[in-house]
Amino acid sequence: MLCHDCPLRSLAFCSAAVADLSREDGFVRPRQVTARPRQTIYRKHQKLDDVILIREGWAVRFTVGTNNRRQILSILLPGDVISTAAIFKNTLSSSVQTTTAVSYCAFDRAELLRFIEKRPGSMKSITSLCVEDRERCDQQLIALVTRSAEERIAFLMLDLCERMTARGLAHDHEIPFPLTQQHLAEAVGLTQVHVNRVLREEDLVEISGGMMRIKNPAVMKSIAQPR
Amino acid sequence: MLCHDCPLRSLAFCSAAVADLSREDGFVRPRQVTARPRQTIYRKHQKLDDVILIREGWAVRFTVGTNNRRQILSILLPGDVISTAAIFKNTLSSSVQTTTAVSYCAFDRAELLRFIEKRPGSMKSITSLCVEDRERCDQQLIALVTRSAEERIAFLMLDLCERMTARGLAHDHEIPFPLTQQHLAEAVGLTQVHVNRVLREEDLVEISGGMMRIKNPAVMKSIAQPR
DNA sequence: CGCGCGGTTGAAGAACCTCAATTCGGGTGG
DNA sequence: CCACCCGAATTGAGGTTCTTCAACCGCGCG
Repeated sequence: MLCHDCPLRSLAFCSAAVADLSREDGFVRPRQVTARPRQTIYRKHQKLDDVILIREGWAVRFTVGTNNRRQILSILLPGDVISTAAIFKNTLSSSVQTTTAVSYCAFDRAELLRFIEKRPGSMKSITSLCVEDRERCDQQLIALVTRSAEERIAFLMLDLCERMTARGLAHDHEIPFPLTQQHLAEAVGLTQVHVNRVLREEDLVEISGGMMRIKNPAVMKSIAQPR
Repeated sequence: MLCHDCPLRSLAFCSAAVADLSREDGFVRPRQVTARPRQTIYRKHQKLDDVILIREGWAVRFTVGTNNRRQILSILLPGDVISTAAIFKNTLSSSVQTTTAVSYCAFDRAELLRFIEKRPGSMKSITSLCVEDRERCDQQLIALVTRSAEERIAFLMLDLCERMTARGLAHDHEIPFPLTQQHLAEAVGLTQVHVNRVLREEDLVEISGGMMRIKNPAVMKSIAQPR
């Protein structure tokens, strides 16, 4: 698939990297790669000369500490760059593992940066992307550090739902959902057992057949309350 | 005080913003401001046309959630930009309060960005600064979400000590220390009471007379273990 | 059919919180 | 110089939240 056919081309990163395709003044053509489910596609400290964008499928960015505990830092959906820091830096500080089968685009970083530097508008898009990502990280820290199990889980579910919806991949608070309870636990910093109990006791969400549905969006928002 | 006298001028942000002062091709001259101790100098959502750099004293960047709980997102030391996101964006997503008396520099953002865009080297310095900040945020999240009270506190203390030392403001694992146990608690996501108990029971650190000393740096590092 | 992964449930314990009372230290007014 | 005062630190008791360990269930797949 080429960029001008790609459903993601209006998203922040692509629109910056690809510029105006109707003109011929060049754009950064990515390599296209696919990966199987549950495959570790990049490892912490790995050198990486490309900027990676998820095109289809889900993946997680994570680290595993000396206590052998894994923390999922972000859940990567179609349209996400696996690490905004990696746009400017050639080594990863976290690992990436696919959840489902994934296809992704690899943009040559040097070429991309050259392309962007010439275009103030593109640079602005990219810095905005980085700023949003930075602020999301603060929000996530606040949610995971100051809030209860129920609130953390609500925060995560709502975030996933909103991001999928924004990309046109879901409607009516129902999204495809390939994550296990273990994934959820590692994302919100709890044990799988406790995640299970909370999901069961508070009846906020229905997970079945590879789909997740938020039962009462209004209640959900009031529990997750971002601000 | 002018930039060419400033002890901070070799730090990442200043060296990028101020460029080579021996030449006369201009640099961004900051306004100089001072604030009293325990003063809230910026509030969340406030519009802000300057990029702020702490020159002297300590401050904290924080938010207070709907549960009325305050989370300190970063402890700002001399040489720190209060928010790297605010280099590119004109509204703050967190508040800033001084701890001690503080003097800081305010660089006009528009002027700064114009200056930087002309200089690839400066832009590189600034993006590096943002990348480091982004990765620090991930590290902080991991520390606060996956680790015990003792480990979180060790992580914070060691981080402060290393940052102060890197700026030439401390030696021998002993630093000026204006924070209360309440500050520590809000930074690591615990209660003041629990921070007190941990400080007392594990005897890692000596705090007295406005100074903090790490008793056994090797042990401290093994507890805080960054990776 | 059996195997294995993911989900479910129970019981006991560890880590941390809440509330509340007391002490400490350093600054201030008499 | 001393008595007082106030914010910060300290300590205790009891409760809540989450973890740990362990067993079991259910379902899809070879």
